[in-house]
Order: sequence, then C-alpha cells, then structure tokens
Amino acid sequence: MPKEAELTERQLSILRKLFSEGRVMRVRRVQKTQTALAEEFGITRQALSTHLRGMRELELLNAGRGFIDLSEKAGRVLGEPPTQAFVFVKIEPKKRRNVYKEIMSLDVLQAFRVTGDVDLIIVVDRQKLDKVLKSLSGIDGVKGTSAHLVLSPLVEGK
Amino acid sequence: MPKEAELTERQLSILRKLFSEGRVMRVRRVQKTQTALAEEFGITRQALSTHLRGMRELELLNAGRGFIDLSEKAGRVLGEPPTQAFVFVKIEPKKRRNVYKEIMSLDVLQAFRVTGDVDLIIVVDRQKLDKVLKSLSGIDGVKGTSAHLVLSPLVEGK
DNA sequence: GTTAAATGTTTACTTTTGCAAAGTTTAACT
DNA sequence: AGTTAAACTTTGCAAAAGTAAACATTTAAC
Repeated sequence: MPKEAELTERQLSILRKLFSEGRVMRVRRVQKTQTALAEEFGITRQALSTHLRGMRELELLNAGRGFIDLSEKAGRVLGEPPTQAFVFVKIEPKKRRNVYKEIMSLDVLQAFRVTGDVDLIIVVDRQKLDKVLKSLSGIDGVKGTSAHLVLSPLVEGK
Repeated sequence: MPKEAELTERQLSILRKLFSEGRVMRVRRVQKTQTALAEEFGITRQALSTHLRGMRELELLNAGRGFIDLSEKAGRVLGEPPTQAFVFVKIEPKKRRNVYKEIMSLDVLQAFRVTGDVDLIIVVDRQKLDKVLKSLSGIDGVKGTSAHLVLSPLVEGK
C-alpha cells in the first residue's frame, strides 16, 4: 500500500461514496479552457460558448472546468469509423508472469485477464493491430491469438 | 443525415478539432454539485473542496461544473474488483437483423459487430451477466455465447 | 500533558463557465 | 431589393468551483 496511504479517512469516505453513485462512461477529453479554445479559433469566449451550448444540448459534449469531454455520440455525428480492435490471447500457464510483463509494455488501450477459454482480452487501436500481433507472436508463452476488428458499435456508452 | 444536420459549419469544425485532440478515457461520473455533496456529508463546501483538491492532485478525480469524475485509478485505490465481463456471440447470418435489434434493448454497456470467428462482442456488468446470458439464449438467431469475467486489468486507460 | 495531524468553520476573493440582450456583418435565397 | 440565417461582437451579470487566511476542535501519538 504505497501511494493510497496518503488518503485520509475523510477522503476515502468521499471517494467511496462517489464510486458507488457514479455511472461509467467513455469520453474523449481535451484539456483546455474555453478561453484558450476560443483564441485558437480567433473568436470570443462568448461566441464559442454558444456553439458549445448547442452541442451540449444535443449531448455531443460536456464541458468541465479546464476540459471538454466529447461523448460517444460525437464520434458518430462526425462519421468517424470505429478505431478499435480486440485480440484474444491464449497463454501457457507456466509462463503467464512473463507474458503479463511483456504485454504491459505494448501499445494497447486496455488488457484484461479473464476467465473462460481465452486468457487475455486486449483492446487495441486497429492501426496498431499489425504491430501488436507481431509483438505478441514473439512473446515466449503466447500460445495463440485471434484478432477481431470492430465493424460497428451496436450499443455505446451506457 | 437526420439530426447531425442541425449542426452548423462552425460547430462541426469545433467538434472535429476537439475530436482530433482528445484522448479516450473511462470515468465514473456523479452528477452533483459540490455544494450538494458537502451538504450530504454535513460539512461546508470549502472543507469538501480541500479534500477534493488533494485527490485531484493524486489524479483520482476531476471536477466539472455540476459533476465529479472518478478516474480508473480511483477504483484501484479503493480496491474495487473489476465489474466487467465480456460475452462473445455467434449468430446465424440470416437472422442477424433480428439479433441486433434484440441486443440493443438489453442492459449492456457496449456491443460491437466484429470480424473473425465471433460475430459480436458484448461488454456487460458482471452482476447482470446472468440475466444477459439468459436473454441472449432466448433470441432467435443466436447460435452460441461464451462468457468471460474480468479477473484483473493488466492495462487500463490509454 | 503536550504535540501534531486531521477536520472543521467563517470570511472573502478569483477564475471559469453559463447565459442573455442588443447590435453588426456577411452570404444566400427569393 | 428585401429577408433570413449564421456568426460574431461588446457589455454585463450569475453560478459553481478553486483558493486563501485565520482560527477552533478532536484525537491519536509521544
């Protein structure tokens, strides 16, 4: 227990409460104040603010203090193609330690140990799929991989 | 082009810029002002604010106007077990339309059509896994499912 | 028994965002 | 030529969050 020890009792209780009440969402976050963003467009903050308001009402984004979050819906409106791919990995049990270590150094979005007939599920950007598959095949202890490009999301967000 | 037609050129250009600059993250969002949260703890806003500042500096959370986002790190600090599960689904090609429609009405976090030897990858809260599997088995056109509980994340966030 | 840390309060100011009104400019349409 | 829509400006205020200082209380440790 290294760093979390820095939290006080009160902080922990706040964190717990928030955790239990929160709902999970995936966002695309840009760390920037609206004033800065407006400047980049060469317009006033107020002008930008109206544009953002309209899009907030369409649930495309959500502004915080110093950042702006795009919702999943925003990607759809922009017609951005899905960029994710899944890779299922099977491992030799005796070498799992090594495999975990190697995978943590790969350029992947997420990786999970799971139950069932695959051992790991990796989420990766499809542009990096090739490279990741190549790396995986070179790891001692990886018995097999199977890749799955996302064609389209059926259900997004929560 | 039905609803996105409501966006003006300027709005689109803002959205595009934000999209290209953003980085994907998963958060747990609580919709609540700090004033309200402080009240629930029976302390002043300022006192709460200090607690939150400390945790923000540890990258456990991030506050906006009217909401607070917990980061993935927060779950780890709390020692919360992973709550996700994956379900792979195989479908009878001729009945895919129907399957898509039914799945969209299920209580799942995400669902993707994918390439490869499974047709759909569904992400679901493990507490709802049972129910979802039961629902899936009742859908005409679903040839098979396989479930995978997340044991632990190896790589989180981006 | 004193000290230090955690926790809190009150007062007060700043920053960022949200919002609104009144008016200007430009381009497109009829 | 007149109208309309989009986009922008300036002025101005409100709400929520961030921060700071000065001071009180409680509790656990030494």
